[in-house]
Amino acid sequence: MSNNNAFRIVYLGSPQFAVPPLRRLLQEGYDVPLVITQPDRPKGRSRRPMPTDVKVAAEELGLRVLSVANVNTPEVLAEIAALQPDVLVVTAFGQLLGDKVLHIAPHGAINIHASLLPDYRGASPIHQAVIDGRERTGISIMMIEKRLDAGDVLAQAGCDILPEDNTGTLRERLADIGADLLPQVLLDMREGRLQSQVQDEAAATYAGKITSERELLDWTQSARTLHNLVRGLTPDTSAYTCWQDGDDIKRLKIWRTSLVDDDAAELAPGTVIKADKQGLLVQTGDGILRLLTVQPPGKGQMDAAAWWRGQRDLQAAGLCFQSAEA
RNA sequence: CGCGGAGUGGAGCAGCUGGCAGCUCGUCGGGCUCAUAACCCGAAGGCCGCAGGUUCAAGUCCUGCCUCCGCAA
Repeated sequence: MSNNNAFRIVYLGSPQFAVPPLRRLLQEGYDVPLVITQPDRPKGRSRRPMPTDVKVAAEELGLRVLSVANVNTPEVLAEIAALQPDVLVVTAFGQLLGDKVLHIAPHGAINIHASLLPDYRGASPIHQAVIDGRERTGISIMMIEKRLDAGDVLAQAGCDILPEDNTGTLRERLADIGADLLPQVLLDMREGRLQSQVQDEAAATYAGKITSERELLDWTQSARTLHNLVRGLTPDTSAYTCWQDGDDIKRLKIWRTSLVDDDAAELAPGTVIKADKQGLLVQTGDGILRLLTVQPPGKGQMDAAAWWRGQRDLQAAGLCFQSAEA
């Protein structure tokens, strides 16, 4: 590694996903005079403002951190420009960069994106890949341009999505892959032999933000579809279902499920067929879904079978989860 | 001080108007079985989150504290 410390990088990122690449930059000896992240936001039950993961990590590493609500303001632009960075590295930052920011450094700005572009441009590529039941995804590093995630691709690395993966486990691996991919791109950039590839616009797909209404399980869908949705939402939020209990509606979060071979039953979708050692069997529109880990309001996560044990009134009366909010 | 729920044997729960601490599982021992996650018999295991208060008597009522969690963002 020659004079990496002569190459100056301003790093922009916010959540945990952006931490491994930042650490890698420092390990490689790059000069990171400034880290920019989202402002502390009210978080958790106390509603106390909490710093982003990147802010915590950067401060630990002794880096200068700037928390801003908008990078495109003249003040922040001036701040960045004064450092004369060679390039901006952006990872899950959470703000769109305007033209001025994009051209502030001679090498522009590059982004680590968690999909094999042009697949899954947008806000939630990891979630969407799992929800769609994909078996493979990856990391792309590309130039940032005005259009979202549409810049020329500089490097890619694939990654299998395992059956037991959820968004959390997959994201951890992808973050490391992103960190591994970054040094070579920067090296090529410095030595002027960067290869870039234009994205195939016709093949582009998009992964929008996950909205809370998508978290409600629709039992008329197939067991496989529901299973993938549960995996895709965990652990950031979780899928949930409801049932009518007298006058009020009870909620139940669903954290972990598995597919069942047997699909003989022909009950109404959402019906709890029975409980076994491993969990609760629920009829879906196509096939049976086994609930493994659930969480009632005010309680912690627990085995579905354990939860069911405590619901003696429901056991007696039978239970059918609702597919829609009443 | 955003709203709200909860802390009871290893797990999940019940315990209403205060009066011997229960249920479904699990665990251990024994039995039945070719066999079993099935069935039968038996056993162990609880300072009922912590500290005060009211009472002849508190898991249960009152006060304070600690811890965990749901909603919301």
